[in-house]
Amino acid sequence: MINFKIESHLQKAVLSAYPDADPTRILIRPCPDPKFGDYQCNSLMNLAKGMKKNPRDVAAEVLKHLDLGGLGDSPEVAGPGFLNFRISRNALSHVMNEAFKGEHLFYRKPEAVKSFVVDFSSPNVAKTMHVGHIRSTILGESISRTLRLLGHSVVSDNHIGDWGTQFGKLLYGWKSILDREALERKPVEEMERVYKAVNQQCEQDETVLEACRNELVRLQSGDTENRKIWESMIQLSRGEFDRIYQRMDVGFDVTLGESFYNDRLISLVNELEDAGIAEESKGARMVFFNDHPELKNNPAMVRKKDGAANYMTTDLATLEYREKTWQPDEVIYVTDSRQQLHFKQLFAAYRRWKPDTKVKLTHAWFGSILGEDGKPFKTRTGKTIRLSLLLDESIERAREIIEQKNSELPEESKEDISREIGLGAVKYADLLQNRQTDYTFSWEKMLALNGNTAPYLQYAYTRIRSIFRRIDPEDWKTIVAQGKSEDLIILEREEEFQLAKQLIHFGLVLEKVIEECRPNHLCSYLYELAGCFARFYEHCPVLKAEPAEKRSRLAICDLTAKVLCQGLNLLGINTVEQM
RNA sequence: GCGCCUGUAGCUCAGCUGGAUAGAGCAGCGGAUUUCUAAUCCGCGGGUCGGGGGUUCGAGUCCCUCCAGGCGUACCA
Repeated sequence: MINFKIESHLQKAVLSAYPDADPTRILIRPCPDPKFGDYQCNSLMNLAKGMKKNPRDVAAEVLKHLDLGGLGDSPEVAGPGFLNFRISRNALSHVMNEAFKGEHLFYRKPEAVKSFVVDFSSPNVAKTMHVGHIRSTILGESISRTLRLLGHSVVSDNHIGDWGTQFGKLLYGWKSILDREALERKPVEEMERVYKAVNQQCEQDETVLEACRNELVRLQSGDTENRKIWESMIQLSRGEFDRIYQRMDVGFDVTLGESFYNDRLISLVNELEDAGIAEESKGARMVFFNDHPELKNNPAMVRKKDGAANYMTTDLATLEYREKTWQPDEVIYVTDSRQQLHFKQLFAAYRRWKPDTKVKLTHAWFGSILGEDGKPFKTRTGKTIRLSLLLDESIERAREIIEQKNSELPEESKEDISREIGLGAVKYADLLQNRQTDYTFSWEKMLALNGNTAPYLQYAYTRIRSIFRRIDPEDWKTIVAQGKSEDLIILEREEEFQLAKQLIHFGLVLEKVIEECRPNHLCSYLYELAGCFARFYEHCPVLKAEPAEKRSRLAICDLTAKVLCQGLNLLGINTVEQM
């Protein structure tokens, strides 16, 4: 909060000193070492370089025009031209008091509210969800939640794989080797078994492959029986997806699968051809990007030589539909890194097709999931870890620790707590990593319950709640009411000061998360916040403090709990009262 | 062949427009509990940021080159 204000004062000062300067390039950031101050500005050195002036002179000139309005003393010029700001404790406690009055929770609403479509998770019908779906699902959910909190509007869309050549094999298997009882019990597992079995048959027997193709053609041409089977495959799969989403607390505004766009595909290809965007090549219809250095050798196919459309066509139709229906400012796709080329092609083709579009297209890609041997998971033949079993295992491990640490809790609480701890651990382990690095899957890491993990953050929260259980709720009500009109928070100890400084950075971090679609920044922030709180907790007794100090510390605890809870919520992680 | 990505402590990873002495967790070792939950806190050791060159006040970060690995590269999605 204070940083935003300082930044804006500084930008004003730069503009009055140098009217031609670009103020958006004048930024401040927290100092890496507190001995320099609280915030630093490095931008004046770049500004000076552009003007071929001495950076320290430029800094001095800017300082002449700078008015911080009581946020801190005039900054020092250090080294080659850093500006070091030291904020006043008054300014800091003022922001804390504002927050305690309920005016904000250390973040600001954006100047312009935008609308987004976020495309994530996208599992395939007739396949179980496995660890490979974690990243897209959790990242997408977290990005959506963060956008919404900042006031943007979001349509989350689960673009499920409910159409394609795999249905030929599935239909063939459904009719020949389906085990009805197994289907009843575990529908998706049974469909997956059927698919694998048919796949094997196809490898050995050409006639089976041919029969599968026939089933596919019949489905595509609207055959009633195949259509009905296909529909039940979707229904059964979606039932199972929904159970997992419910468990993981993930939700979608719409679930429009690939098949939803079938009716648009043929006309779309014709349109592209008429516009001279797509052309015939080797029997297929292609979009060439001759003036595009990177895509020059990578044309996009919008129609196969057999006349069928493919996923490029569907994605174009999908994007068109999204723009027409929701008029988003930005569409964010959360998929794995291997689809980078596909999305570059898609975006380039779409822009050629719709030259007037203003929509921003973002591919928020993430690294592959690797096995413990460092090799990627194989979707067809290799073993995968089912998502539902991973969640079970994590909850089970959390349960064991609860039995060990806090066995006197009532049974029902134990169940709730182990669920939230277990799920939180899995989610956090994933979100903590920069999405762009490959993911080395390990049980140990995924399910770790100490160190930089969700349980650590949840634990910090329960310590705060434990303090509040020990005070009279009526007293607390009085303090809250008093806090509306009076400034109750006084920052005296170094630990209080550090904790407050961390709290006010919440908004800075949320904006960074949005800008880069990277919730790992939020994870790091919350871990540091919990660390600051732990130090505060060790050194600043709350309940035994003098009345004024006690009120202040209770208020600090309350704000910390709120930020922890809100931050964890953005990661899709719930807090618990005890653990 | 071309393109994209990765290479940072024993292991797993952070490192924000290029910024000040490269940071966490785990593992190891040593401390702290008559105290609001020790699922905690404090301390110690541990690095040629893959190699080399360049740009500049300043490079883990940008450019070039080499090495190693991964992924993609027209009829799977």
